[in-house]
Formats: sequence, C-alpha cells, structure tokens
Amino acid sequence: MAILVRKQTYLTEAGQSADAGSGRLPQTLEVLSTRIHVAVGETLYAAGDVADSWYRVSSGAACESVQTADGRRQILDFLLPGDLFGFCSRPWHEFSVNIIAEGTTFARYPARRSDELASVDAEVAWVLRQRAIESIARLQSRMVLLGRTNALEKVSAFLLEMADRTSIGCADALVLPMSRYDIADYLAMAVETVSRALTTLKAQGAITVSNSRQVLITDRRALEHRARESLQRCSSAIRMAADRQRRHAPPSTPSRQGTLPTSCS
Amino acid sequence: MAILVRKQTYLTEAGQSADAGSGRLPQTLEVLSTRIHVAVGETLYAAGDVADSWYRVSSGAACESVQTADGRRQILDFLLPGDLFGFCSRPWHEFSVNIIAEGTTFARYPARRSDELASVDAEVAWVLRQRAIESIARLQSRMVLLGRTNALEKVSAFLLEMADRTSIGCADALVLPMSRYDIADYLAMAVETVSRALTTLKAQGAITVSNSRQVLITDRRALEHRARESLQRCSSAIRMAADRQRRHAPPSTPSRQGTLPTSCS
DNA sequence: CGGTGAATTGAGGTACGTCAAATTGAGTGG
DNA sequence: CCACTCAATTTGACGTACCTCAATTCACCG
Repeated sequence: MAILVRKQTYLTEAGQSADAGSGRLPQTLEVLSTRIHVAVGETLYAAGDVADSWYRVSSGAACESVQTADGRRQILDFLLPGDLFGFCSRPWHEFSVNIIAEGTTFARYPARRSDELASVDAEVAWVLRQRAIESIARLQSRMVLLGRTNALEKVSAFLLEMADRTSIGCADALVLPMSRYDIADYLAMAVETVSRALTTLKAQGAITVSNSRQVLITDRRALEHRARESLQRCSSAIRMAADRQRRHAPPSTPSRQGTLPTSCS
Repeated sequence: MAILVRKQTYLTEAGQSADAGSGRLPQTLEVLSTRIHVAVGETLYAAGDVADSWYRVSSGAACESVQTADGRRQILDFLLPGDLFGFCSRPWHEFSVNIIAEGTTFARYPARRSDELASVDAEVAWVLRQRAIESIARLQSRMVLLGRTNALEKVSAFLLEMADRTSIGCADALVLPMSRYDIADYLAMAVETVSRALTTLKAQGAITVSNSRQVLITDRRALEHRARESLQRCSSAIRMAADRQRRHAPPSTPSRQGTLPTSCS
C-alpha cells in the first residue's frame, strides 16, 4: 500500500525542502558557518557549557534535554534537519544536546559574528527573529500537550508531529529516529505508558508498526481526533461568555461546558 | 517583620525597574505605541483573532491561555508589567489573552510598522530578538516544570517565579494577582491540589498566607529545595557517562542515580 | 544459536483528579 | 454594626490514570 522506507534512511534537509517557513538561511549567514559531525550518543554541548555559537541540524537527529536531580530526564525538543537552536539569553547553555541518529551533522554559527551580521543585514535579523517566534509557537503548543492531555493524546500528537516534521515523500510513513525512552522523556511519561499507548493505537487500527522504529499511519483521522487539543477558535465575545460560564460555575454544569464550545465553530 | 503590601497595590513597570534584561524598549519603537486599557475579565484578543500588533503590559496583569475541547484551560503564561507578547508566526493569534487584574493597561505596537522599523533600526531588531530568546528560555524551563515535577514542586517553583517577577521591594512578600483557578491552569493541575500544596507549605513553615492573595515566603531555602528542578550542570564528559548509565541500566541501580549527580557539582 | 539491549506485557501501588461538603471572606443591604 | 449572599478557597473521601517494579518477548549481531 504505502512505500516502506528502508530502516537506515538518513534524514537530510533535502528530505524536507517542501516547508517554506523553516527553509534555508540567508547566504550571508551561511558563509559564516562551519560543519560539525558528532557521533551517536555523544553530546554536542552540555548544560553549563559556554554558549558562543548557534547551530542548525544538517542531517540526522538530536535532542535538547535536561536531567533533574532525581535522575529523570526531560527532552525539550527533538532537533531535526533544518532546525535552528542553541540561542541563549545567558552566556552558557541551559540544556544539553545529545545526538540520537547515525550521521548527524550540524552547521555551526559563531554567535558573536552572526549577531554582528544581523545588526548590519536586516534580512538575517528578520529570519532569526522569525525562527525564534516559530520556536515560541511550537513550545507553547507542546506546553498544552504536556499539561492538558492524557497518554493516548500525547502519543497521537507526537506521531502526527513527527509525520509532519520528518515526512519523506508520503507523510503517513514515518521512521522514528528516537527510542521509546526518548519519546517517553519528550512526552513526560513512562516508557511503559508510551508502549501501551502505541499498542492501543495499533489495536484500534490507527497505526501499523513494523520495526518499532517504523510507523505507518493507517487512520490519520483517528489520530487527529485523539490528538486534537481542539483549541477553541471563537470570537472574543463568545470566548468571554464561555470563560465566565466556566469561572463562575466550574463544576456545576458540566454538560453545558461540553455543548458551549461546539456552538462557536 | 516584613512590610505587608496593601491589598490594592497596583503592579506597574516602575515596580520592577530593577531587572535590566526586560527593561524598556528603544525610544524609536516606543513612539509607535498606543495605550490600551482593558477591564478585568475581558479579553485583549482571542485565539483566531487577526494578529496585527504586539503588546507590552504597562500595568496590571493578564494571562495567555487556550481552552481545550473538553473545557479544560491551559494558561501558557502570566503577563506582568514589562512583558512583551503577541508575536505570531501566522496571521492570527493562537491563544487568547485575558485580563486578570484591575487597572491593566497595555502598550500596543503595530506589527507592520514595528517590523519595518526593526529592518532599519538594528537596536530595535536586537532587542526584539533578545526578548524572543528570553521567552524561549522561560518556556523551556516551564516545560520541565510541567513535565517532570510533582504538585509541591510545581507550586514552590511558581511562588518563587512570582516572587521574582512581581517583587515590590521585599522579594519575599508577594501579592498574587491571579486566583487559585488561574494558578491551577498555569501549572496544569486541579485547584484542589494547588490548595493542598499551599496548605502543606504553610504547615511546613515555608510560607505564610494572610489573604489567599498575599503570600509571604518565610523559608526561601525550603521552597528552593523543593522547586529545584536541580538541572545538572556537568561537563560534557560526565554528562555522557551519566546518560549511558541511565540509558543502559535505567532502574537497576537507583542508588547510584542518586549519588552520581551530586558528584559533579 | 546463544547473548544483549530494546520493547512489550503484566500486576500492583500511588499521586493526583473528581466529586461533594465545609469554611472563609468580601460585599451588600437592613 | 450585624445578618445575609455568593463566590473563592479549603478540606474530605474516593476513584483512576499513570508510574513502578518485574517478567517476558522481540530484534539484532556476532
């Protein structure tokens, strides 16, 4: 039915040339960059390291993470080809970047010189600003995900996100570059729960798992249904009414809470 | 002991002139701005509204939030005097902004004209970029908070954050502009759980609550101890070792997990 | 074909959510 | 100044989704 991608398919920027928003950087900035290759399991930089550069993923996959005192890890973001990262408001990095896929390479941009360039080249400044704003939007969406959804919704949303970001040709066949542990730490849940959620989705016919790294989305509608944080997009007036409703009578009329939102598509 | 602030103390930018990072914007940008006043309970804008401006909080307090389909709400951020917000990568807002304190006013910056200014004025461009980067750092920290901490840690971290951001003179006496419901939706937990956590902290002598909106931090050390997501700040080498340790033998040596982190200050 | 780590499955515990009731406290009107 | 109201907050009792611990199973590799 769908084209199954070979296991060792490399993720490269060429693979996702389709998306315009996160496309290439201006040539004036590119010329400042240098290539870096880091092996799987190594870290590009660790929390506390001096932050004197930004980076862009050229190929492969990495993740930005922190470790809490009690040994738990939170993955803040998966870094896939095209992603720009490493900005810091302080002179050191707050988080670590670990490589999770074979053949991961980065372009490194010296922060000082790039910043100077941005102060001269308005296009560069604009692109950087846009990228930052996109990051904020993505982070905010993930915040809703972490806070207000259950296991099944998290995993569904995760699969859809990855399908979006790594799509090689067919957007429904995806090769996950990360382990279950990584997924768990990304979604802030236990590995076992991730596994169980995948099993459930499999049982419901929403996905097919061949290789544990190869997932085929067989019923995108079902996933979207589960994942939809279904953010309300209502006019101000109606939103306000809904807010008041909720604020003033939080648990008294649960049925109305369910019907109100649908009334303002 | 500590100066108790009157209940109706207004939060203004003057109150937090101390922090340099989020200080005033360049004058060239300021002149583009217009004043806006919005009443408590109203929304500045709602999700889906056209995004043609940015905003800065001049006084008062607001929050950025979304509502999920099942009626739950997630507050993405509290907006306090000095905060810049409303950037969008798309032409419409993804989230709503609701006013939560009396006398809340904003400065409104037309996006088009401000953007044009930034393309000419390097300082403006730089400041905006910096602000965006700071936002990212804050969001990432909160992500760890939402994902990897329990109720007590969340509330402790919240109190410390608010003490930081609203500090009027004494940094340990804080007046919360938001309700328990707001706090709950910010930390992604139930109101009841927030209340219980506060009660626990009160019982442990970490805080004193006079007015349910007025909190005095009596044992900052204790709060910090609870809140510390205690991000590991180790050198790359040690971080890597720790990662492997964890990855390859996740639950087998729990005692070593506890001791390892402390060995690399 | 055994060895090894990743992934899955199973069983049981718990922190937090939910529902319900009590308490506080700010307004409001007598 | 004191009852009364109504919402916000707190407290209590109980259920459950997810975490933890433990045991297989699976996939890959020499």
